[in-house]
Amino acid sequence: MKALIVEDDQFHATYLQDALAEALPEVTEIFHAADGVAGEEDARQGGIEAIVMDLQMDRRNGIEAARTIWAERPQSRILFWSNYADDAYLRGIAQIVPEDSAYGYVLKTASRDRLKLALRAVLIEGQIMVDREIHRRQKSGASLRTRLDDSEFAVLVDLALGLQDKLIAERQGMSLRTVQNRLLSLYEKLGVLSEFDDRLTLNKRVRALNRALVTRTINLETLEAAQRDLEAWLVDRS
Amino acid sequence: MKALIVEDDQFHATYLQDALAEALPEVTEIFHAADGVAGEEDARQGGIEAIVMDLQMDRRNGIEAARTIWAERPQSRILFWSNYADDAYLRGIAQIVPEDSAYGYVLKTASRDRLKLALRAVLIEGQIMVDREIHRRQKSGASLRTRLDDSEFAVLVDLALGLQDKLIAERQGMSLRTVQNRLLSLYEKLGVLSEFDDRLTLNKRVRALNRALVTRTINLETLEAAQRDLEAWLVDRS
DNA sequence: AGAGATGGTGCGGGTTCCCGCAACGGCTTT
DNA sequence: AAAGCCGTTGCGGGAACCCGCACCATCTCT
Repeated sequence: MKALIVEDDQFHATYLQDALAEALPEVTEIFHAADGVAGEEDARQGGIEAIVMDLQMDRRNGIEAARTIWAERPQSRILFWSNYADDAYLRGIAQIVPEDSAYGYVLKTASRDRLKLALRAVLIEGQIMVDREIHRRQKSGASLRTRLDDSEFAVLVDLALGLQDKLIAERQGMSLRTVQNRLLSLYEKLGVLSEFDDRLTLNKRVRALNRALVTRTINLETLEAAQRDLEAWLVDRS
Repeated sequence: MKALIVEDDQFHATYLQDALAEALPEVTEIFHAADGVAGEEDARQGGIEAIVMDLQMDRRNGIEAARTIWAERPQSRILFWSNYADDAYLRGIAQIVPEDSAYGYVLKTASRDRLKLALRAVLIEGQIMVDREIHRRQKSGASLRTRLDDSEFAVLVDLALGLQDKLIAERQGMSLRTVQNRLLSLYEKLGVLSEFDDRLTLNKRVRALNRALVTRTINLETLEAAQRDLEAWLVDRS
């Protein structure tokens, strides 16, 4: 069995390689790619089904690399391994994971044992495994009421790109007023007003983006990916 | 001589510790703190003047920790060691470094030799040393025309917080119209229009924040720090 | 079947934003 | 000293935004 590690930090890569060798004796060969592009290449060439993928990388981030890999071979098993428990990553992954594919999400701060467990569960057993730390953040009490649903999130992303209401309406297939209703609830859920409110009024759009970033609802990768989406959409529309 | 390492990633910390021991035989004792708060504490207690500081940390980031450390003992020598060459970090550091203090900025991707060189130059010789990679980004041709000056940057940060023109004017001691002029040049320099322009019009404020993030002119730490500044300012104003 | 809840839509108006135009002071250049 | 350049400021108006109010369709509960 062949495994692939996609990780741009040398220290983390060697640590991971060790853990992988320990946990999975059935692995005969370990490849290593230092960025997303190289990772896609290796996965394509090597006929690899077991992958451990870092999320933050320079040339192409883990989510995008995973998307193309899964597009080519949906049966690939991918364990994501990241420093952050950003909600943005969870959403990104949820959007691209194919039906019935095995994947997992482990934090780099997890213990070696937990990492090894996840490696076995996902890469060998084909299970789905998400670090409890992350799952907790996603569903926990307070955020249940304030968690964005999918259409709100889509509007948020468009807002973050700087699109105006009319454009968002067109992209999302909503009326102008509906977009504005979504924005209303976004402002509500992101806490755009609650902090200051009485003391000062602010620009809600910018504040919404600010809050979404600070609360890790979206991140830089989200923005960059959305930008590319937008450009493709613009070409289509013409 | 005592040295302090402030770094939350265990692998990087041990690597750094080794390099430090090799490069600086005059160091008799190496302390290690895993976040900014602990780092401040250690620096205060230990009477330490030589510090290597990571920038991205959970509890308190490197720039804020450095600010309080320098506030207490301006003669401290601090080498910043970071994954990123964000302009935002450079600005943050430039704002807090005391007159005549020694500091340096090295990327984690730098070779071990370059790291050791920087350790000696900054911590022992008291020089100022900035990784060429970073310096290049800061001054290089294209960005020279588009680099923000200090007042533009200040307005950008206020914009990013979601403040309205009037508030920014008050905070910056400008007239409303002047703030708007700054915004004009911000839009220009950040390339708010240049990309699409003809094809679609966008919300310039949000787009400005988006561009500033994508170009690494500001980052999450900037936003969080600015938020605290704003809160303090609001209390003062009353 | 009727009542209520939920979510989408149109209308209208108050506010903020964006920015062209013009005037004014301080600076350098000749 | 005159001319010219640059940053700051006020004015005004068109566009976008925010959002209360009202209406309608669908869905659910009794």
